[in-house]
Order: sequence, then structure tokens, then C-alpha cells
Amino acid sequence: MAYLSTSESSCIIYYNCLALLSRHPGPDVRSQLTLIWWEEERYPEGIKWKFLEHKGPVFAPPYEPLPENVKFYYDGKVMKLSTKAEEVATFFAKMLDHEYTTKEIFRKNFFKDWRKEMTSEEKSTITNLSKCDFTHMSQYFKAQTEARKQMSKEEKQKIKEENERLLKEYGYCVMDNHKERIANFKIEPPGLFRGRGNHPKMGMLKRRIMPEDIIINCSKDSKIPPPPPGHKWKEVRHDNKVTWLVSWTENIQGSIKYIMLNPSSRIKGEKDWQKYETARRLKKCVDKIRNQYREDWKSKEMKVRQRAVALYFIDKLALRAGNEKEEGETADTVGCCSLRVEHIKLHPELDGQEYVVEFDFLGKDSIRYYNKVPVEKRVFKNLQLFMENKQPEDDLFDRLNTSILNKHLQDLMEGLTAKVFRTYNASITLQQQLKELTNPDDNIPAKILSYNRANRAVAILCNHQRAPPKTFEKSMMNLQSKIDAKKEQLADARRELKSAKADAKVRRDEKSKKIEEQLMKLEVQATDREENKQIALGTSKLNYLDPRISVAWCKKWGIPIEKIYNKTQREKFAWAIDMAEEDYEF
DNA sequence: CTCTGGACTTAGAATTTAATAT
DNA sequence: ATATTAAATTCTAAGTCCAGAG
Repeated sequence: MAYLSTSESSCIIYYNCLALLSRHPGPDVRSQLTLIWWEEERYPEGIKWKFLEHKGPVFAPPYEPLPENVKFYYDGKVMKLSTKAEEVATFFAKMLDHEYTTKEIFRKNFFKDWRKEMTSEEKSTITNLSKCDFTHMSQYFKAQTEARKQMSKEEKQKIKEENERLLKEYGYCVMDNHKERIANFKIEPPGLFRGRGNHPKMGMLKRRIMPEDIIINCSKDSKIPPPPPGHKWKEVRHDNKVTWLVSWTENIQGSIKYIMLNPSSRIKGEKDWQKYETARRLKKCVDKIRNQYREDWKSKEMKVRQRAVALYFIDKLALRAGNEKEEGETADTVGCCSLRVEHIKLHPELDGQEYVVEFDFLGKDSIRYYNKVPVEKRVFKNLQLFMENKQPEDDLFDRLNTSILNKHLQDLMEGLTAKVFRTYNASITLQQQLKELTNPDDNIPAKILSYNRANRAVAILCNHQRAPPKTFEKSMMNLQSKIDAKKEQLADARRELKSAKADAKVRRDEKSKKIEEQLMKLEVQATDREENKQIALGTSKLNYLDPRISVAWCKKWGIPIEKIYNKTQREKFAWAIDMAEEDYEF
């Protein structure tokens, strides 16, 4: 096992204390600590747990056929569908309002898979999707949704209690000495596959998962979850080199899906903390690595030059590694190593800047990356070289892939991979921005605005975008009218203050101060919201920013941690909230 | 070296719940 | 009390990275 730094050790102590306290809530903590330390320390490489017990997954509720009065029409005539065909039809009917159902690929894939579920009579009748009328079914589901909203308090309460019962029974497991929350204990229900972007498989039928598809993973000496009556598990295994509890193979891509633990769990928390420790190790050697790749821009070897330019992009622009993808299986998206010639434009001069590279490509989730970046002359010249005699659809880095790149990175630092640069650059940016933007004299709302701006700088770096909320314009207008009303109120209060008698002045003054503060708060809120229109802060907050930076910042400026992290986030980052002091440096 | 399967993290949209306005 | 809006939570797709076989 690798040498542990002080902070690494304290993290382990932290988790052991948790285990200890949950087992023996008593005063004799110290004497047992050593014991547990040893118990957990001696896990050999790759062993994730010694004991794992859970109740298995919760399956999707069975299909409930439509009431008789809900009709499906084919070519203008009522048609009663078989249960299987009807179920698949309802999937389409439920999506009728969505743009998806107008897309040619979606319709083609859906129709092909739907026909597989039909009886031979249905198959011979239903030959054209355009002649299918799902509107009545769609209306029925809308009415159902509406009815659900209108349910009485008691009915809603009943549903809530049922969900709580399910969570209590299936939502937790025991891993070693901890009772842990499971992340996704419910099996994904059947439905129509919706890929992101221009996905060739959109509309395909995602089949219902049965117990016979399920692999259970738990320890031998645990109570093995029984399959539902009349069913069998595909397999029960006892593999303590993995962290998952349940797995099955999904039918769209043929990939494996898992049930794993919640981010609040020890096993996820430790991994998360390790990730940030790796990024901090990069901090110590990043200068050396940067000098190295700059040298490599001059290399005689094409492969080395490409590697060095790609690494420069990954470092400077926080691009993803960019694995190769199987053509036709997924949407056409790229990362750094898979960039094609058509994704960049070279401008020797643009808007008064020299050597500008214009990036335009679809990245993960088909989110567009568009950026005009001035680069160093050597990089520019190299790119020209890489593009020589190539077609637009050719790979920019034809001598490079993620495996070559990561192998190189591994040589530069143990545990270094392309994604570590994203984590490192995100976290260091937050830390720098917080230092730069926090004004000690600001009140709490203004300081939080600064925090959000620092967070936003990271989200922009990582290209975390969102579709502007549908009601964005309206909500901005509402906020503006609130501000106007508050301004009026303030003007009134000030007038009253002026005309007030001496004995009432103090009270009036306090009143206008209070209104002033409320106004300021609203204005800050408006600024924050406007700046956040197309930016998604959540992803960086949850996955890229070392939470200890935020915890330290809160401690330093007396900001309650609840203002930065909600309940779920506080659970996920419990380790950091307990560990980090105000002087923590990433 | 390439190819594939497997395990895990990261991602934005959709849905649900809570807070606030009416 | 009800309707509207915002925040929190859920959902599951889409990446990264690694190991092992050939």
C-alpha cells in the first residue's frame, strides 16, 4: 500500500470513528480506535469490503392495462391492442408532446421495436406509424397527471409513507461496519430510449428487467436476498473486489448497469477524497509537466508533438480525454484525443490577436464547445502541421489516443490521468477566484455572490452548460418588479425619516436600513440569476471542486455551510466538513 | 499493439417537493 | 387555501480508465 500523508490518515481515522460510534456509542472510543484502524487498514489491494448484506433491487411496477374506454385508433378506426403492444404504445403516447416523437430516427426505431411486441394480426394491420393515433391515450395520461396533483392530503400522505417504507426496507445495506444508503435501488422501468443529441438509437425499446436478468453481489455470510416469488436470480456472486450490489445488462448498448452506494457512503467518500488528493499531488508537479510538454512541442517525433499539444489543450482548456467511440452506436461527440480536423479553425490573426484557434465541436452529452483561444506560436505551427493533407473528417491527432496519453501521464506522476487535470484546474481556479473575489467588508449575501461567481468561473472553464429554464425571462421580470417595489418602499421610508420627529428618528432610520438590506439582497439575487442563465453550477460543485476549499472559505468568513451546500451535498461532503479548517490550502 | 468488457465517475434533463406569492 | 416558482432530488445516459485476451 502507498505511503499515507497526514490528511490521508486523518480521513481514515474519520471513517473509522464513524464506524466505531455506530457500533459502540459509548465513552470507550479511544481504546477501540486502534483496533478498528487495524481492521480496516489491513485490507489487501483491491479488496473493497469484507461483509456486504442487502435486500436486492426494487423492480418496476408491473404494467397496468388501460381502462376499456381509452382507445387507440389506426387509420381512423378503433383498434384494441394486445397487452404487450399496448404497453409499448403507452410509452410513445406519454412522449407525444416531446420533440423526440417528431424525429425520423426516433419514429423509425420505435416502430421497428414496437412491431416486435405485436401479435401477428397487429403486425399485419399496423404498417404505418403515421396512421397511428395515440392522442386519446395521451389525453388520458395527462388527466392522470392532473388527478395526481389534485389528490387529497391524505392520499398524498399515503403514497409518501409507502415510498418511505420502500426506502427503509430496500434503500440501505450493511457494508462492513456501516449501514449505508444505496443510490439507485430501484430498477429502471421499461420505456423508450432517449439518447442525448443526435443519437442513432433514440426511440428503441428499453425492455423490462426481470429477476432472471439480475446478478446479486453480496458476501457469503450475509443473508442473501430472495428473488420475487416464482422467479430466480441470474446469478448470486460474492465478489469483494467490486463495490456494486446488483447488476444487469441493458439491451440498447449491451452495457452493464449497476446498483451502487450513495455518495454519502464511506466507500464513495474515500474515493472522492482520494481523487482530490491526486489532484493536489498534481499541483506539486504541474510546473514541471508544463515545461516538459512545452519542450515536447519541438520534438522530432510526430507522436510526441501531438501528445504535447493535446496535453496542452487538456491542461489549458480543461478538455476531456476523448476516447474513441464506435461509429453508429452513439451520438457523434468528441473529446481532446478524438478531435477531428473539422472541429478547429486556425486564424493567424483574429480581432487583433495572433494565433487564434477556434474550437467548435460537440462534447459529452452533445453539449457544444465553442471557444476562440489565442495559443502560443509553436502550438499554432504544430496544428498546421497536424492538419496538412488531411480531410475535415480525419483525426487531428492521428498518432494519439487516450491510452497512449495516459500511459505517458502515468510516467510523469503516479495515478495521473487526463481527467486529473480537469479536477486540478477546477479546484485551483475556485481557490484563486475566491481569494480574488471575496471582499471582507461585504455582507453575507454579497459574499455568497462572490462564491457563486468563483463557482461560475469553474463551470465556464469546464463548459458546464444548461438549457436556459423555460420560464427564465418571466422569472427575471418578476424579480425586477420586486426590486422596483422595494425601491419604492425605500423611498417612502426615507421620506418618513426626514419628516419624523427627533424622538422617532432612530426607529425610522432602522426601518430604512432594513429595507435597504432587503433591496440589496434582491439585487444580488437578480445579478446572480442573470449571470447563471446558461451555466450549470451543480456539476462542478459535486464533482470537481475540492469541498475542503469551500468549507475553509465558509469558516474563514463566517458563512454558514448551509448557504453553500444543501442537505444532500453536506452528506456527500461530510468528510470535508469535519476535516477542513479555515487555513486549508488545496 | 488492438479490442472488448467491466467498473466506476460525471452529466444535464425531468420530476418532485418545498417555499413563496396570491 | 391555492397557485406559482424555485430548489432539491431523482434518473439514467455518457463519459473515463483499466485489465486481460489475443
